Order: sequence, then structure tokens, then C-alpha cells
Amino acid sequence: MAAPQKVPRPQRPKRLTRKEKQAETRRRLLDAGERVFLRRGLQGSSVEEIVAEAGFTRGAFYSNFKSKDELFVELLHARVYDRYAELAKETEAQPGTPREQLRWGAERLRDVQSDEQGSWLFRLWLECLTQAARDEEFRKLAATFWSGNRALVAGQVDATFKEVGRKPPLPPDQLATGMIALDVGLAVQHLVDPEAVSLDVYVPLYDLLFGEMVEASGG
Amino acid sequence: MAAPQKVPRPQRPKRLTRKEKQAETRRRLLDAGERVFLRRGLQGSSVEEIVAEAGFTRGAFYSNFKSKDELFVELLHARVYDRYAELAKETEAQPGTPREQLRWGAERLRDVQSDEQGSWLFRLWLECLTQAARDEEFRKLAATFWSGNRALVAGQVDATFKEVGRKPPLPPDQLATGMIALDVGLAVQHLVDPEAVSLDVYVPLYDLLFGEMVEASGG
DNA sequence: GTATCCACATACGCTAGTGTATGTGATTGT
DNA sequence: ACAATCACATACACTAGCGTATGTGGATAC
Repeated sequence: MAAPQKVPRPQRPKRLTRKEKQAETRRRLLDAGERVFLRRGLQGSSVEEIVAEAGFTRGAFYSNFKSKDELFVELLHARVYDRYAELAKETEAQPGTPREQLRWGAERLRDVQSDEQGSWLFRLWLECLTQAARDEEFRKLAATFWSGNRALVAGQVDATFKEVGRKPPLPPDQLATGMIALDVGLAVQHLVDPEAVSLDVYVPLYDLLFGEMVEASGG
Repeated sequence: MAAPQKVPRPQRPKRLTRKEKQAETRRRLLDAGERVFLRRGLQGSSVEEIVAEAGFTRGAFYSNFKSKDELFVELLHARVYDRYAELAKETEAQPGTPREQLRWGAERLRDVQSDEQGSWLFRLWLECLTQAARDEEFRKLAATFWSGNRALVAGQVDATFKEVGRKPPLPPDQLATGMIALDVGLAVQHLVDPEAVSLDVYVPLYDLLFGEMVEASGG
């Protein structure tokens, strides 16, 4: 008889190991949280409703998170924060003239808003922003996020103008602020009135407002 | 004896007439509502806290408003809605070249954000927008507000280009959408991180992005 | 195979808040 | 002066939700 070797990680765990199961629970809670937050808002959501949505009871929640806010913040990082950051870097790596890059970026910003059923991503972000108006913690969270993106975009702007051999008409970080502002402003207007503000305006507006200043050299 | 004339509105009411007193109560409730909404958010505020802040009990509230939302909506109309609309019209009436008008408007938009202690006006509006993401009623409210302003601005844009004798590079309502977007986007970035995004960016950004296209004719 | 562990469920005591029904005292009309 | 009125206060019955303390059954360790 071969000695039964101790297998610390059995190849076929009957079902799920303890850690796997808990990870799954976390995931289900986060998913449920997202759905509940979207329909009730951050403040309007109760731990009760989130766990019910996920098919658990309160015990499951409190052994995975300290508070509703903590779950929300984690959600924000996993689904919003990361995605925008990734997008900013992708745009940087995009080939083509500066104006083509810009156009590509504008298309991606537009696409993010049309995700599946009505831009859950931006709506979570909006929840965060509103909370930021009152809560230092959330304000820092949002500030950090935008600082990062602003610096990234400003860097690209700066590089672009150097490439084209021209001086930016405004400091790069101000231009970056403007570009972010346009994104947020269009997203929120579209959210409120999709008929009146189509997502199609993203590309022409970015191109007109920011594209011309890096064009060959005067039309 | 002269017949004592019925004086429906006595010149010296001892203190306050019934209606005046109730109007005063409404005002105090609205003021209190504003303060409470700003520190707790719309959903986070309770009728209880609002009436306490105003120095009443719940009876006063329910004999003046049907619900918390109703109070909020009235507040929004009185303090946000009206003010922005007024501002849009003022800008239209402003003398000077189109670019000067634009600059003047940008300065006003900037000033609104710096009101006294930290832009309570925009913060109320932000509350409304977040609610709009989930609530049809608020969505309509916000949509109506912006539709009005967009139409107004688009009208000005259209007139301006006719005046300058040039064709707008994009439909006027799209330009208007962009102008509104810039306002919202700057306001929210400033709210979240006043250090990184100064209100000073309003004027140069509006001027650069929207001013040049109506300038004399190419630099 | 038995003891341990721990992720989640259950039970508990508690608070804040709701909307309504009713009370009350000062204003009002006659 | 008297009765009616009504703006606001008070009292009530009720619910949702909180966080903790404790129970439990199926993994896990030895």
C-alpha cells in the first residue's frame, strides 16, 4: 500500500474550501450591495436589505464588513476607481496623432456611460460625490481618485504639446480639469434626460473643444 | 357717530396675523430644512431633526407640508431653480461683445460656487441630481430645469453666431450642453478638492473653450 | 475520530423615526 | 362676549433597522 501522502491542497475539494466559500459570500454581498445602492442610494440602503438581496442574514454581513460604508467603498474601488484608472492608461498607450488619441478616449468615456442598463458605474460614482459633499472620508476618496486621473491626463496633455511643438494655451492641469469636467457634466445631463442629451455629443464636443488646439497648425 | 368702517386689513395688527404667522413658520421650516439637508443629505434627514432645528414639533411640519420631499422640492425651486434661471437671463441682457458676455457669465457661474460658506446652492442641486438617478419625480424636475437653461443658452449661442456672421461648428444646443457640462463638472471637482481645483479656472476655461470660436475672425 | 474552529444564523434589546388622532390656546368673525 | 376656527403641540401605536451576544453545523487539524 502506498503511504497516503498528506495533500495540503487536495486536488478535488468535495465542494468548496472555507476560504473559497467566504470569498464567494463577499462577492455575493458586494453584488447585492451594488443593486441595492443603485435603487435606494447609499443612505437609503439598509444592511438588512443588502443581505436579504444576497440571500443571507445580518450575521454574514458583519462577519465580512464593519459597516455599510466599508462595503460601499470596496465596491467603489473594485468597480469604478479601477476602471477609470485603467481607461486613462489605455488612452495614453493608444497610437495615432494626439487628436486621434483624444477621439479614442472620448469614445471610451462615452461607452462607459452606456454600459448595459443605464450606467450603473457613473451612478455609483455620483453617490460617492454626493456623500463627499458632507463627509470628509468620501471627500478624500473622491479627491484622491480625481487627483490621480487629473495628473495622468495633464501629463498626456503636456507631452502632446511638446510633441506638437506648441505652448499649451492654459496650464496642462487646468486643461485636464476641463476634460474631466466635460465628462462628468455630460454624464449627469445624460443621466437626467437621455432624450435631450445623447451620448453622441461626447465625441464631437471633445474634438471641438480640445482637439483643435493640438491640430497640425491652424485650419 | 360715524359708522365704524369695516377694516379688513387693520393697519396695526397687534403682532402678527394668522396667515403671517404661518408664512413665518413655513420660512423657518424651509431654512431649517436647508441646513439639515446640507449636513445630512436628503435621505439622511428626518422630519424630526428639521422641526427641532426650526424650533417646532412635528405638528408644525405636517400642517405645512405633506412630506420631506415636498419641502425639499419647494426649497429647490426657491433657492436654486430660480437663481440659475435668473442668472441665465441676466447674462443675455449683458452688453458687450459675445466674448465679453461669455466672460461675464463665467464670472457669475464662478461666484455662485463661492457663495458664503461653501456653495450650499450647488450642494442642494447635487442632492437633487443623485435623487434623480433613482426617482422619476426628481429626474423630471432636473430635466425640466436643464431643458430650460439649455434652450436659453442655445438661443444665445445661435444669436451670437448670426451676429458674428459665422456658422456654429456644432448645433447650438450641443454647445449649450457643453457649457452646462463644464459648469457642473468644475463645480463638483471644486467641491471635492478645492485646493486642486480653484474656482479661478472658470473664466479662462470658458474663454478658451467657447470664447475663441466667436472671436473677431481667427487670431 | 475527535476536538476545535469559524462563517454564518438566530435571538435580543434597543433607538429613531413614522403618520395620525386628538388636544389646546390664541385669533377671528359676528 | 361667544362660538368657531385652525396652527401647532402632544400622545399614541407602530415599524424598520441597528449592533451584539450567542448558537450551530460543517470544515479543518491532529
